[in-house]
Amino acid sequence: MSTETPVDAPDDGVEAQASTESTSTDFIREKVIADNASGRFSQRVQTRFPPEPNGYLHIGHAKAINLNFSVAAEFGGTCNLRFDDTNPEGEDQEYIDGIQEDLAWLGYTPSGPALYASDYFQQLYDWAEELIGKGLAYVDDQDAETISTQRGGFGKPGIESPYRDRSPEENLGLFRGMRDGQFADGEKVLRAKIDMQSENMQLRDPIMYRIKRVPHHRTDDQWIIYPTYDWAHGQSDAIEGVTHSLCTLEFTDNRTLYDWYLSQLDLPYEQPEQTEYARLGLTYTPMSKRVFARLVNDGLVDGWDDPRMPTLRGLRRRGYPPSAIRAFVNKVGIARTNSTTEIELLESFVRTELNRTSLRRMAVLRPLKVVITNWPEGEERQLEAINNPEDHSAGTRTVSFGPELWIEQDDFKLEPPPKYYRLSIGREVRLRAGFYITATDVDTDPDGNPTTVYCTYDPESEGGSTPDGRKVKATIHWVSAQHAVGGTVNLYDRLFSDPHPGEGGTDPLDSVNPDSRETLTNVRLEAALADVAPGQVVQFERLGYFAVDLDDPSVFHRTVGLRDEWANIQKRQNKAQNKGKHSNKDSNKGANKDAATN
RNA sequence: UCGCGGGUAGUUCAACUGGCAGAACACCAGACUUUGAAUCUGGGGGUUGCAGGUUCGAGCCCUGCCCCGCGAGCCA
Repeated sequence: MSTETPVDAPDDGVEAQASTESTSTDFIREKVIADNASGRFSQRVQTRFPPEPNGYLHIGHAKAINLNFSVAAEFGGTCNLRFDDTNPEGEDQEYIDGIQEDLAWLGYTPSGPALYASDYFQQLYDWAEELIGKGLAYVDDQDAETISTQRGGFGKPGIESPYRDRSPEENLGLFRGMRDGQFADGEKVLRAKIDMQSENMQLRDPIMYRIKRVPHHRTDDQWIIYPTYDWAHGQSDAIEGVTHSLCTLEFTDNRTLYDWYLSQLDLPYEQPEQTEYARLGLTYTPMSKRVFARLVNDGLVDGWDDPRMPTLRGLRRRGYPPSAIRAFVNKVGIARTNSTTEIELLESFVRTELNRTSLRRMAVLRPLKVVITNWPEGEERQLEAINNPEDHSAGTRTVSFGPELWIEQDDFKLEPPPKYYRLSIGREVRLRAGFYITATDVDTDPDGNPTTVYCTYDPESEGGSTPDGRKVKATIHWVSAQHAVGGTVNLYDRLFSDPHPGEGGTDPLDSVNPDSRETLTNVRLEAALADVAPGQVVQFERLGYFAVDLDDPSVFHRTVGLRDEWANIQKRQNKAQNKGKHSNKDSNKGANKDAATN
């Protein structure tokens, strides 16, 4: 954690992006510019990030956070964190704390202390009485099912409640009774009196208050009636002085109601304006707190901070730099089009950032023993290795070299396939930061798998080149057997195998990838990897970026692999082979797949 | 069925508001290389959902259609 903390101050982050990233704008910023030009809101810009504290933040929230904070920063405005805590069921102080931690980690600082919709409960209540007094709200005695039925359907009119025309006096008495505990949970609700014939369902006498004898994490048992989202949100915005209330597309129909409530009240404030944009969609990634909660509760992952989770905490543990997440959501942009971004774009931002900043280290994940047969008896060498070729200020380190080494099993082949140019008998490769070695012999186990490779080294090749200037095709990583340290390395694959989990009404959990984590315990790490800070991300050369676990520094999580051309070559070779061998089978399979998806 | 929103390379977005349809990521090829990484260069890719109309000129304006998403919680 220590190394991950405030790399950059939030304002720097926002401003740096605003100036270095594309200068193109979006419809929301254009709207703000237009508002400022017309003098609306007196040139004031105030946004807010309003999560409900009933779960942890995920990458989708990062888009909302970036939007709200960036817009405020770009126009000299403010942006607060407001907890939309109007429904105590599922809400918890744990999430309030967690959300604030995650927000800070991402690199944003609210303009003031955290705000809470629950702080406005009294004001909201008073305003409700005001609406009742104006004959614009009434207490309904019917149950949820009846009210739902009477609401009608798309293209069908609704039916007015028989309690709709109670007098303001009666309504006031009943509403106070609701507040004072005279009725059971669900026995009565307060409804706005709008239009049961509206083709916008939100306007068919929406619920403003429901009775819930559930203790609230902040107000405890002070209230047993709680305002609904629609009744609370716009008024909370107005109380705080929000000008631009940004939310996602599914609230589009609610905007009319948002405006209606605000226009009925005698507010001493400017009326805020709601604008909707598309939420973030990511391939292979459901974006739903409900789904994440099931993953956690069903034990499919270790918790909300499991490195496979798209939660901010998960990504942090996984080693995703907050700056990469910010750059990503910034690049995705803001539009009203429902869209799903390829997760590769996110990973590309992670690689770009980590390539620049992470120290290089050598780690052998699937070890194969190498014996240098012509190494001078009893000698040991300290070699100098560059810490980061992208950043020379990162300096160098020494790595120990001796007669017995570990290399990656993948880096030696008994029978090298076409285009493979790593080690095999008779071939010479370079050891990274070390010597050239040539394989001369190999031991195998009864199954024919190599167990020890015997090599000779060229004493003149130290530093990576020889006086005769001969070239080697491959450079491989290695670790001295005498000096290697152990550890645990977690390799991760996508948590979901379907690019669009849950598509077509299926259960997203049906496509959970059972092999999303592979834990390797028989790894050999260079000695420097015993000295790392929790949360630090290093590059294991030729393999990928790996984050030191936040709690156990001997555990590494693969953040993301390096681009791997050899893997692509192999994939293409396999494909070509299969095509040649089973062309009929394959084309049938393809046709079926197409039919299934169409 | 009704209302609202949306449709521009594989993906996400641009296109100075009617003037030669671009970028990033992805993909392919080459160069370079002590990471098959990074970096650099180049390339393939589009009937701007479809059909009409207005205009010298339409991704943008008009008409009709098609497709996708959201909306009938006392969730947010």
